[in-house]
Amino acid sequence: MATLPVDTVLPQLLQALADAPGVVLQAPPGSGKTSRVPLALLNAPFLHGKSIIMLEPRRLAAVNAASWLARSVGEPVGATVGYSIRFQRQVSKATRLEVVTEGLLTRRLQSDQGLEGVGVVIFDEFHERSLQADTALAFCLDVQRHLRDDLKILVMSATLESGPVSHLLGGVPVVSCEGRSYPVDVRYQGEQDGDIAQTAARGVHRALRETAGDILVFLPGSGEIRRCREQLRQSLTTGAEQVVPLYGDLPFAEQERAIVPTRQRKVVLATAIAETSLTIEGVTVVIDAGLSRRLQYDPNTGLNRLVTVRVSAASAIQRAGRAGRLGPGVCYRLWSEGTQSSLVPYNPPEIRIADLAPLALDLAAWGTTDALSLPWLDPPPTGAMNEANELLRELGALGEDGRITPLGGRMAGLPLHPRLARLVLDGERAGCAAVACDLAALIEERDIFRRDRLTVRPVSDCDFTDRLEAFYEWRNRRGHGDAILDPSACRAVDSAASRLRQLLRVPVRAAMPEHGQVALLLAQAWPDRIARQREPGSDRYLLAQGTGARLGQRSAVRDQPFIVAVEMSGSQGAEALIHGATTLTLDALRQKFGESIVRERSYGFDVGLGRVWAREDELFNRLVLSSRPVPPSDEELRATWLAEIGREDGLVLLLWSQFARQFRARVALLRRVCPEEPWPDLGDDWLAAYPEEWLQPWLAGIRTVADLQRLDLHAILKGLLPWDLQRRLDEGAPTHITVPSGSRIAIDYGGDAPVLAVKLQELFGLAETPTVAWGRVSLLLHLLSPARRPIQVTGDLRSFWNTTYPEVKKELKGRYPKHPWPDDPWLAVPMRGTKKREGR
DNA sequence: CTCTCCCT
Repeated sequence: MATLPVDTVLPQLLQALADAPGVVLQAPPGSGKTSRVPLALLNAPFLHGKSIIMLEPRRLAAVNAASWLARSVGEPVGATVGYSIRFQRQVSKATRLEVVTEGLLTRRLQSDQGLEGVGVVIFDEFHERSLQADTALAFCLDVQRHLRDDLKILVMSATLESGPVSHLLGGVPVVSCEGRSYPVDVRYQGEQDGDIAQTAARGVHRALRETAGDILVFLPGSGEIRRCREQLRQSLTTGAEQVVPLYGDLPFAEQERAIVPTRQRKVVLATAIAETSLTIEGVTVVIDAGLSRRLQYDPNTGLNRLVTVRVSAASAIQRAGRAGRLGPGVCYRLWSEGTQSSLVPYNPPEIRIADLAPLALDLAAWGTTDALSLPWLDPPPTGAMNEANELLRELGALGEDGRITPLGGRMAGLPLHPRLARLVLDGERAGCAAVACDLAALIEERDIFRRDRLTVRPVSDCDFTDRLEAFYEWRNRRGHGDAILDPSACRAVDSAASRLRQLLRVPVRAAMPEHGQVALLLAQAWPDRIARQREPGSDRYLLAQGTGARLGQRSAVRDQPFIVAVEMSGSQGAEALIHGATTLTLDALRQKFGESIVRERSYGFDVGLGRVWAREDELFNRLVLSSRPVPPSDEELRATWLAEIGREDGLVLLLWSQFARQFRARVALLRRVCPEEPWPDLGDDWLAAYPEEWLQPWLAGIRTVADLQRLDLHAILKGLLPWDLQRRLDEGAPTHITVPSGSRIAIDYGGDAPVLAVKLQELFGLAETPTVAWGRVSLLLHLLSPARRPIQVTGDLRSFWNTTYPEVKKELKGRYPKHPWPDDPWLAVPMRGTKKREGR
């Protein structure tokens, strides 16, 4: 066997692993680590005959590695070397080296915490930092610390800062070796404006001129690939080159076309799928647009968002390396050297940007309530973790104490996202397990409808019954697909569904279910996405979790009051978009979610109508299912009015009679001039600030402003004064005073000083200014003519008689001859009317 | 105006 770079470090690696609980092996692509290291370990003495598990990030890689390794020891797969991927296992009693995909190890650990009989766990391609690999590593380290101090952990990675991993494993040794690849000449194209697809097409022309060999172009997504292809179709007119697209959503047969060698010179327009997952024969030139697209979970909305970002330096290196597999290559980078130095070094680990519901369920099944108690290279972010745990509680997987429930335990046992696990178990309980399996597979696998072909879908009440129907049709005719179906996607769904049925021991295949059945299954798996239409006819919805969303144009659901928004995407700044939904009846919602539906009363003041309203709402989380007006209770009336009165200018709601105003002014006067007495504060500020102290008892049954204005405020305020103060009030601030003429005249307490407005003739014989408050306050006299015209304002009657009266008399005598104008008002008889009338 | 790539 030819020597590979990793061979030179194998002895060192074996020794290090014998001495330490783990090792980090740093080896770039082409070093041979995946093919050599596991074989070298098989006979390591420290293993004592125990077996080896090697993790691979992809199924294809796992199967390929297992068959290569089996061939190396001259055996068929499933003898000494075997593999396990989801729903597929090739092992026997003789198997000592099992290659597994990453998620499977976590699954196995859940049922066999001690990893019985396993001596080493190898993490291959750990630099990809998938959520499953990080989880598996955390669990393995937990096992090593508490159960199996003899378990060895070997982390292998191409590009990775080795320090932090080594530290996480307990300060273990790092072994490095060379890779083997040909030199790649990197040429920077410089910054370009405009459409990246167009820039890439120009790059293709340059590469065609400057190089030979097949060209691999990295673009962020299928849209850019389509546009770039269109550009090239117009500009490459000789037909000497073949341009082929390559991305994950293409049907398998079309992907093949991109991978197999051709006679013409080939230009492959690919997404990141060609970075690690697929290798294209014959490529010596790479054009890297420097962008990639990825899903990013937003814990604020609970939605994933597809974002386009600059590649990391590590990705750029990986992409360039694709040109150096056969011989020296060339890589054109469609950016500048300045930009290059500002690239982030690595892609963010998935655990930092992903939906963590699956992780949260794994942790709960592991018995961990605090994720941070496990060893992580990057701990799961708190926001996403809280969202995940909240969802698991809604799904019934976690109890209020945060611990896993029996239902959660069953969910964790299924190889599905927690929502789909719940869906399948609900289906089982409802007697439609087979439908549930089909539905789960349809949702989980790639869309069976060909995206590029589909323009209009039939209008129905559920996007998923459309899909189920199309899928069942395909299955019945053992179909080859058609204009709108992707057969490879259909096969993937069929296979996943049948494996799920096996797991649940459901023998029969399903027939087309009732719509209501599908809707209920979906509602229970997406309870947070149950949504209510904002208004009839609208495309806008409010979700039970409290956020808003709009129906996408391609959804078959239109104008329905209640839906479950199963497939949604967020986008920055804009309202979330619903891509796949189903209608839900209110009855079904009440029936299935009765425990979560609460009745809540609310009430308030309608300013326009001037009345207190109350209603009873039926609430499901943040959704109002129904609402009906009810008569406000006395308690609600009291609370509303007290709040309204307490507002700024709230007192104007009340009708203040003259009498009530005067009463408050009288009390205010005595409060001011007799501070030693307990006169209450009845000023605006106090009344508005403490309505509960004086108005509360009177508010029962008051529903409208009109009711409120019928309250006798004078009586209410008077009631605040104890009996003796009421008497003292009449004494100290009488409402009226009797003047010498015998008239009882009202005193106006509204101004700063109390005012007595009286005809001059009625005061004849009175020298002293009348007072109130037991002589402490003189009345301000507004002296009036017989026609009640103001003559003079004075606070000193005696001085008026002496000085001003003679002039007044002169002036008015002529105008009012029938009235008396004596020379000596001191002694004159006071009069209410004219001389004649008085004499009668 | 959906849609990078994976995985139990």
